[in-house]
Amino acid sequence: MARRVRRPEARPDEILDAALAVFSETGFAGARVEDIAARAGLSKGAVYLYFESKEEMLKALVRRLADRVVGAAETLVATQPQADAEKTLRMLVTFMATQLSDPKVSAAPRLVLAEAQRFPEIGALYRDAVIARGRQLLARLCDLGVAQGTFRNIDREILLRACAGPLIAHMLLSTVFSDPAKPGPAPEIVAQGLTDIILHGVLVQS
Amino acid sequence: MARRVRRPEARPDEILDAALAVFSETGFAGARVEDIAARAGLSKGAVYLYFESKEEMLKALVRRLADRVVGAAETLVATQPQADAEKTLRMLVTFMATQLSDPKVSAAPRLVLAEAQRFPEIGALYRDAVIARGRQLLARLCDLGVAQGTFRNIDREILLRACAGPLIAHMLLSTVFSDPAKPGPAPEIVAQGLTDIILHGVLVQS
Amino acid sequence: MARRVRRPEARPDEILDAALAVFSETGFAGARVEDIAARAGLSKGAVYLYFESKEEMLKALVRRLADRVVGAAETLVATQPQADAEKTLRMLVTFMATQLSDPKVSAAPRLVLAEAQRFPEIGALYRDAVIARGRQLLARLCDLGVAQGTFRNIDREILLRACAGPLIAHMLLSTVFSDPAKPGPAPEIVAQGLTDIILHGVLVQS
Amino acid sequence: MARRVRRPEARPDEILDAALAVFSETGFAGARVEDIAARAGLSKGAVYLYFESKEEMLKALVRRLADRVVGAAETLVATQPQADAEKTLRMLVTFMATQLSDPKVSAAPRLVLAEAQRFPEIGALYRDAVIARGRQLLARLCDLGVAQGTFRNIDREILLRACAGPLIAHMLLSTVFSDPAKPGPAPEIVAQGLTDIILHGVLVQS
DNA sequence: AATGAATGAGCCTTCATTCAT
DNA sequence: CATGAATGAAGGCTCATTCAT
Repeated sequence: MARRVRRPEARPDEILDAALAVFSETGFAGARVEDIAARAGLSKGAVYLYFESKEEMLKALVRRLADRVVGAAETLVATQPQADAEKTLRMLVTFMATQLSDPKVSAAPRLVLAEAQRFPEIGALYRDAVIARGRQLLARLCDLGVAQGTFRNIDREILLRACAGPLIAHMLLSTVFSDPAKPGPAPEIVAQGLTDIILHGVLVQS
Repeated sequence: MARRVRRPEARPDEILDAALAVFSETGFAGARVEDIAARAGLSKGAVYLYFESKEEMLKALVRRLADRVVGAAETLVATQPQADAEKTLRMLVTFMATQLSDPKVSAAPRLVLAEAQRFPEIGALYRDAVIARGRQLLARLCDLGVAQGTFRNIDREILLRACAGPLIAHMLLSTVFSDPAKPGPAPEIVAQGLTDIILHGVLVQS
Repeated sequence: MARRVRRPEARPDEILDAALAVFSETGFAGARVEDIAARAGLSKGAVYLYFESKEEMLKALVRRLADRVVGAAETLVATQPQADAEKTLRMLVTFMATQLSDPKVSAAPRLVLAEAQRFPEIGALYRDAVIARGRQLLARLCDLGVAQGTFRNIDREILLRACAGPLIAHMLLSTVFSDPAKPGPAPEIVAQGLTDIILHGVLVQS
Repeated sequence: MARRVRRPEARPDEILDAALAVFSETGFAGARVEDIAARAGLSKGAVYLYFESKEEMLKALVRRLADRVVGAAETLVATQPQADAEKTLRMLVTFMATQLSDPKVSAAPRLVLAEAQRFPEIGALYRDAVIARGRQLLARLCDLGVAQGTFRNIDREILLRACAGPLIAHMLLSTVFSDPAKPGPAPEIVAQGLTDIILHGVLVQS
């Protein structure tokens, strides 16, 4: 309808949306620029007016992605009214588990997981722009919990693994390793169970 | 000229070793069969005497991998003399964390992570041959712990995420997302801290 | 540098011309797409903008050929002013003998002869698009001759063999089985002699 | 049973039999030495103990073939008791039509037709060893007929085309251009009709 | 800004031929 | 004689990128 309106400013983003979709389906190497262009409603050549190369698109994609998920998590924590570390952690994990259960949201992190090996630059970018911030977020949360006397003072590297790991595992089990025959548990159930373990452990409280 | 030696029995395994190395470096799509052949000490054509195609090599690689890590873990658990669920879980996580800290060992699972999207068959294979067995292993361990009165009766899907996730996270942080400037914590420290959290949680025991 | 000229409409035909030339020289299997492209003044890759594969080019070639020779023969017969079966047959055979004496014209049918075994689709195509029409043409001519009382009512399958066969034999003897030392008889002589035999037989009229 | 007996003298012929079969199915270029070897009951390498190359096998095949069909035709004519040119020609054409209707017999000439373009040596060989003899045979027959006053004195080049052509056409129509749905006329019918035309022409005798 | 024809490098795969046994 | 593992050259096809329009 209103498609006749030119909005070249939006083009790069449209292309990146298309790229993410295509990369997710076929991987970076298997993705054809022509397919990305087609999905973005452009010709193959036009893509090169906005991006130098296919690899540059991947990097731009990762750069753009950086703000999204962690940004949302940071906002969530920051806007938490009462500063209760336990509640906040529970909320954070639940939020992330729910988000990552959505294949559309998880497409970007999955892409990073898949391509970081091959493109160290991607790995470094993600490490600095996403992982470092996640580590910070958890560190502050931990500080708070410790100050409140509810959290043990856990090594931040380990805390990061303990909190992010189950979420990654859930994401992978929900997508690439999912069995179409038996769908996995609902995100809320997972989030609940996961926070229980992270907070209380698997042992019966003695 | 020292070529033309005949040791056909060992060839497939030699080729797969070379393939794993090359795939890990460049990814499946970026790997050249010629490089794999060279690394295995063969000519390009000879590879095709043992494998139908490059993709077939990838599948064979994943099949072979299946037995290795999980097999070792299963053996570890099975040969545990006294059946103490807590100790066994601690030992299992420690073993896995140590194993996955070795880039040579983790090369194969990382490859699977990278290629499972693009080759659903790989994902399915790994799910059935590795993940399902890991789930079984944990389920039995959980049964034991529950019977002994030390474990809470946790949903197995969640237990799987809670135990495997941190290990995956550790593997990723040690390799693709590692910062050459600051090396991560030693595997034993990680294993210790991780099991503490998995067993006791991050909360101060009330 | 004079490349990059655009005349896409003519391209498929140019490529097919080049393909016919190269196929004729080296056979289908021996022909390199790169050579065809070079002869058509294109790069290897450009050929694939117009044809899916080398085999597809061969099929397109045969399809295109279909209309040419038989079409000309049909036109010749159709535009024959007075409908005299004997004269028309004589003219038809003479026309075909002359045409098939030209290596450029005979290149296509020779290609079909050479490749029909290996590509049954080619054989079927030629049978339906060329041979069937030739059979029709002769059948109508025979009908006319019979109606005029000058032709015996001959089985059309046999008539086809009796008329087309000598032309094929002539084509083969003029090309693949030709002796460079002693060139064969001129097409007009052959056409004359051939029609004499087809019309009157080798026997002295009793 | 008696297969244990070694008969290396027979090997070349066995290989050529296998080669003819494989060449007929896939053409020379499409034939794999390994397939020929397998059909001959040998290993790939063993074939090279008997033939220098694949092309050499093709040439040997054509050389061997040369004697077969024409040899039989020559014998047929030579052993004809009463020297009646008309009867002999009729018998000759009938014999050839019947022979060439058998796909096994026609496999070799069809192979020559298909490959002569690509291998001029094959064309030359066939021309000298087969076609020349056929021309001779017909020439002598024609001489006889003329001497007996029954044959017109026809140019031998044209006679060759008039006699051999319909047989070739019949062979092609029976094999590569055959329609599986409607089988062609029986060889005897064809032979009869063909000789009628060759002898008497298509015209009603005036 | 956009197009899409064209390029050309690159790689998987096949297979005739060789050779150590 | 025979084997079959190994070689290596060759070619079809793809696709990121360029460029004339």
